[in-house]
Amino acid sequence: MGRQPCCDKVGLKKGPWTAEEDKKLINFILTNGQCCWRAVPKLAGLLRCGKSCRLRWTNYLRPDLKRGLLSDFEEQMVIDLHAQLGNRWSKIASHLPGRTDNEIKNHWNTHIKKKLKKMGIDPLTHKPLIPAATAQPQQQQCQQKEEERSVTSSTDPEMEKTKESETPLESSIVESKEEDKSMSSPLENSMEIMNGFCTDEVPLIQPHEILVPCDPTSSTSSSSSSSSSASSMILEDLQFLDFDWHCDYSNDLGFWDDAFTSWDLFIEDDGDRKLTLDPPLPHYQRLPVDPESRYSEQLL
DNA sequence: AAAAGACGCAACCGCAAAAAA
DNA sequence: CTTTTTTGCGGTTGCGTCTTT
Repeated sequence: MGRQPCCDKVGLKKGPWTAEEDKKLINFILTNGQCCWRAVPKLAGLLRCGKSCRLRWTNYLRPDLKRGLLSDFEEQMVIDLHAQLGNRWSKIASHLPGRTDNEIKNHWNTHIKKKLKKMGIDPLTHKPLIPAATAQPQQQQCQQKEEERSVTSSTDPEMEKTKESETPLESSIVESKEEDKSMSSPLENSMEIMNGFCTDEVPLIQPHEILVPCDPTSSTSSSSSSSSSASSMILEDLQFLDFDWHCDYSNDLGFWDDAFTSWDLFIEDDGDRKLTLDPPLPHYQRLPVDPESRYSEQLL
């Protein structure tokens, strides 16, 4: 017996979200918090399945999201974490405040992969690419398959498993399940990657030892570039002033505890418990957050 | 200036794990 | 313990935008 669909798909809307839908979803969650996603569309008056609502919220509407390109620091962290965790995008994302697994996955596939290849690093193993002339036939095949895969985007799950188990990352991936407390510094690792060493050869250092200069403007500088997307345009119209602010929100909305620390970066409380946004939500531009400190916090 | 191709990103799909009954 | 439901994840797709020819 097969699994039942997450919802009755008949009559449900698909595709890009409209401003109206976004509004309804935000309004609902701000009022009621994140409850059973299956029930959300019904209660919020949306013709979407719960899954779609959850995705929309977590990947786009969540207030604590950073928008815009990943900063160099974040990118380096992604590379590092990927070396340790593999394609565990959600795990990787959990170390990057305000970033979603989807965003990181996209960034990996569109930017970082190419970048690493250009640098002569295999994005899969994080080891130097073997020059074609000296490579063993089998290795050549592997490499070729990987290239084909990146072009066609088709994946054989079995092959993927086999391939993954061949990588030197396996041990570190297993270890990562124990949790990331013992994880070595991303910066340290990235330096090693640059030098052509695998990350599991890297000596561990403590999170508090991380000292990286970061440019606070870099993470937000290009956020306007995404404004051309339909979704961003949609959000231009959002009137957050419509949302009445409940005085006891902190008790009602459990999720709010986490989110609020970020919301307060771009939401002003003008005393009337109304939300004001500066700048308005569309591009989610936030005051710069020091990624370094938050990263360290998370590791601790 | 127009067409073709490449690129980037939001959203979808299916599977698996976790939780609930 | 088994079955059902819900949630989360990773891979993939579709389409709008940008770049190149």
